Amino acid sequence: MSMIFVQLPDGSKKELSEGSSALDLASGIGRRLAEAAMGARINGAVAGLATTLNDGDTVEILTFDTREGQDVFRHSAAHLMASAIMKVRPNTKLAIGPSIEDGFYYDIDADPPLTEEDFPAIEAEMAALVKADAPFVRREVSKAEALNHFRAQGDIYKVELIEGLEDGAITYYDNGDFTDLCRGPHLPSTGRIKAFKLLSVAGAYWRGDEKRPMLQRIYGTAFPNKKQLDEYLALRAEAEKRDHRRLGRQLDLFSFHTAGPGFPFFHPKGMIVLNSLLDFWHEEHRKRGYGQVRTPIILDRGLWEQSGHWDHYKENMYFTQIDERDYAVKPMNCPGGMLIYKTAKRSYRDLPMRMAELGTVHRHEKSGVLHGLTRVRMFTQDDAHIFMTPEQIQKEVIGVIDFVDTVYSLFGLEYAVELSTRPEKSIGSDEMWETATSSLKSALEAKGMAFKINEGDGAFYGPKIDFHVRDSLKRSWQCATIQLDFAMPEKFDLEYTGPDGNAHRPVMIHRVIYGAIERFLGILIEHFAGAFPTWLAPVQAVVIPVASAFEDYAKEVNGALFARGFRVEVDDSTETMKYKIRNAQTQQIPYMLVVGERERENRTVAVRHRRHGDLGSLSLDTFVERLGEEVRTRALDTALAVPKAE
RNA sequence: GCUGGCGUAGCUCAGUUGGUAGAGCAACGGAUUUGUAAUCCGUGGGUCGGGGGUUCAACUCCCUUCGCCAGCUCCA
Repeated sequence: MSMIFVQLPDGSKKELSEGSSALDLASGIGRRLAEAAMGARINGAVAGLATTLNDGDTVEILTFDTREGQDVFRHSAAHLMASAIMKVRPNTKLAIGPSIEDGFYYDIDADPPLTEEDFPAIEAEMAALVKADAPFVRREVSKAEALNHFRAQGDIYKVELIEGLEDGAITYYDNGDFTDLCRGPHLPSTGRIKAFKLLSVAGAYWRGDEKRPMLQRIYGTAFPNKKQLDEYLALRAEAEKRDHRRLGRQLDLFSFHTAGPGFPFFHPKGMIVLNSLLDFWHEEHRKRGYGQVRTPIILDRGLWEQSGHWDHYKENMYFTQIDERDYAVKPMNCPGGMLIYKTAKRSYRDLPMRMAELGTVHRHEKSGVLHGLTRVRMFTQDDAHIFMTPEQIQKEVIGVIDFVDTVYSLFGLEYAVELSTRPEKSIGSDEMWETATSSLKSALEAKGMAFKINEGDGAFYGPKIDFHVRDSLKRSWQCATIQLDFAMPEKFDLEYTGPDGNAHRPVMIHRVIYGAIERFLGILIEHFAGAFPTWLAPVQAVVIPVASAFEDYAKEVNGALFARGFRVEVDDSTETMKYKIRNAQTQQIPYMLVVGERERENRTVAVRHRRHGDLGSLSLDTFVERLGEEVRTRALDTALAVPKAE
């Protein structure tokens, strides 16, 4: 008597009747069962089965609603694509083809290289394979057999992969006449991949190693039905529209010029946003007991040798020579902070000593990595160095974590946390690293914060906690970082006098909250799709007279708002009111104040909000008061009453 | 830096097999004086990223260089 269980997505198990082959389960029973158990139709595929099952096995039914289910689905789609590529280009060598968030890719070595022009042919072949509905069949092979097979095909990549595998643990998945080395699991058959699209092709190093050959990576995505695929594609198109590089031009915030690749130029409107961010930053630092310092951009070579940057960071630094003396342009602010610390004899009573610095740094990034404001060669870090006793570490780290959370919450930004440990190129002893790493870890645990460990990704002088925020195209960017450093105080021989009257070595934290203000601005532009909260908006309100006869009153309204410190403009161009409104909308100006006969009579303004539309008339005084409230509280939405949508 | 792609007016883009460039928006001028997302008419604007080559002739082909885009490697 066979006993096979199906584990449903809700965690419960259901026994299946005898005689169901795994394939049957997968292709038919699985979905039906799952639907019955959940009391609803599953909008998607059932995935993830092995082809041979033993008594007592549990079969997990994955739906497309789960990440695991999507992985199986997309991974099967990757096989489907590889199969189609082999039909279109029989002499292609295959490397690996995993699923990724929202899709999949396959790394291939095609000669001549595939281009997007080949996509239609490949997609047509894929469609034919979907129609054929060939099952994915798992089978185990010996290492020798696998090696022979792929050597015969001349696929050096698969051969290398197999060489790294243990004999006895090698499985193939057959699908029609296509066979691929794979751990699985897969969909029962190709017929389920109803909707797919190849998206792009780009280069990728074999095994992620820049010293190895570059392969072609074909990106694609797949969904259980066309509707979901179309929705996804529409979302992508929408995301592209909020690309900060595009909005930066449209909103006249910043520009780039060939005269300085990677060096951003901020326009007046961009500076308003930036300065508003910094006003907030200053307030918060004052509250949290930080002092502020400023240190030079270029400093003597000897200092960089002492700090270790000369040995560990030289390839990213700019240099200059003045009066036959070597200088480096600072890529980080810490050495300057060290020198300030050393200007006096410090006591334990002075600690923790928190010194913030809006430090402009230059880093010679490789040309291919530049990306709008999010990856530049000159940027300003909202840096701070906290000097403290070892006993103060936890409290200070927690303080910074809270700080980051407060700031990000204000913008409604979600973030992911990572703990990065000791890299290969590093300074300091094993114990230092051990203590520093566990201090950061325990602070995160004390905060009950979920985090991922990123082995070997720390700074050369210490481990760090990184906060990652995503851009509109789901690319993740590191913003805030908290780095614990025992090494730099050692190198600079920092000391403080303890209660015992003896000299002790302080520990330091390097931290940024926004990260780089340029990058943070880039992310905010995308996060808000250009519609900054009023406190950040370059223009907070525009007064629009319905006709030139009302320009006087419009100017009066403008003057009243200006006097209260608001950023306001009058649109007195000879265009129509509709045109001016449209203009203000495209510029994402929060408030449009329409004034005509009625408003002039009653000393009111007709308020239109960029998102909520017409909010009706308000007395000028009331509007000023509410706007003030909205700006003062740095609110995300309007402080005015918004009629409820039906 | 690597692989691939792309550089045409301020912006978004057309430009057929090589025969010295067009549109919409923007700008400017004029008319219009308008009640919640584009009023109408007109004008100016480009050594087609730079340099070199092939050709009677190059925006179109080739080389080179710079920049941009996607991804990889690297990073705030």
